[in-house]
Amino acid sequence: METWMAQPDLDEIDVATVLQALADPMRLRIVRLLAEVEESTCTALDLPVKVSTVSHHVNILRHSGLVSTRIDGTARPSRLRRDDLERRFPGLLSAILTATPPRPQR
Amino acid sequence: METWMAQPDLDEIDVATVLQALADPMRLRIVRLLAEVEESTCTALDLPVKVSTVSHHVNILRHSGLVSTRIDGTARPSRLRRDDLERRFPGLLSAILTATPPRPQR
DNA sequence: GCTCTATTACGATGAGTGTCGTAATTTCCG
DNA sequence: CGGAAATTACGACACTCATCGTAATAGAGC
Repeated sequence: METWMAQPDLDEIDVATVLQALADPMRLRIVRLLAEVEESTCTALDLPVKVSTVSHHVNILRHSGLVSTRIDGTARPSRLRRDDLERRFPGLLSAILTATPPRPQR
Repeated sequence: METWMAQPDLDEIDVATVLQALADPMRLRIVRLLAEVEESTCTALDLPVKVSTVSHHVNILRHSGLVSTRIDGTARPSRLRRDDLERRFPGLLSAILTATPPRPQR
């Protein structure tokens, strides 16, 4: 049986909180990574910050409602709540994930 | 003839910068207000912070590409760049503006 | 020119938070 | 049982930034 960590229900998710979570560059990077690999743990994500920091960010992402985390032994693999987010804020997450990089000014 | 303040071109707008701009509660509130009134100056927006702070927030919103500001005498009325944003990040702004408030947990 | 108003520029300050290092906890496996 | 690995809890620190008060600037109208 699969056990999951606590997370907000669909209608508890606040768009302001989601935007605050996505505002940090490292967390936006994590979200983009999870969109590719479907599921990953904190250590498996190869990021230029310490694992304790990654864990901190993933916690914020989960509390905001962006990711859900499964309990698998000592591992805590997380995944994007794509369907949930699409139902709660239609078009929001997909717009961010498909966004084109900006043309550098000057 | 209408004069406008400097603002980023469409393809210069960065989604990360936009998300950072929208992450602040007061700025999100300003964006929601501008979505209703179509155009407003800093003083006309009735907000619980000093006008100098509102001006600061509107500057950030303009530099991020969210609003454009017209020069009209001493006044600087700003408006949401709805069409531009819709073309740059389809669905993003509308998803935020139409978002339902969260059901309070507990 | 003078005054009033709108806006911004500037410096200061206090709160928030991203990051780290370390320790503690938990689970897996030999 | 004992060690290794994954995660998190905790405290500390530096830096960002939202907010304010004040002053400076600029235009409108008398």
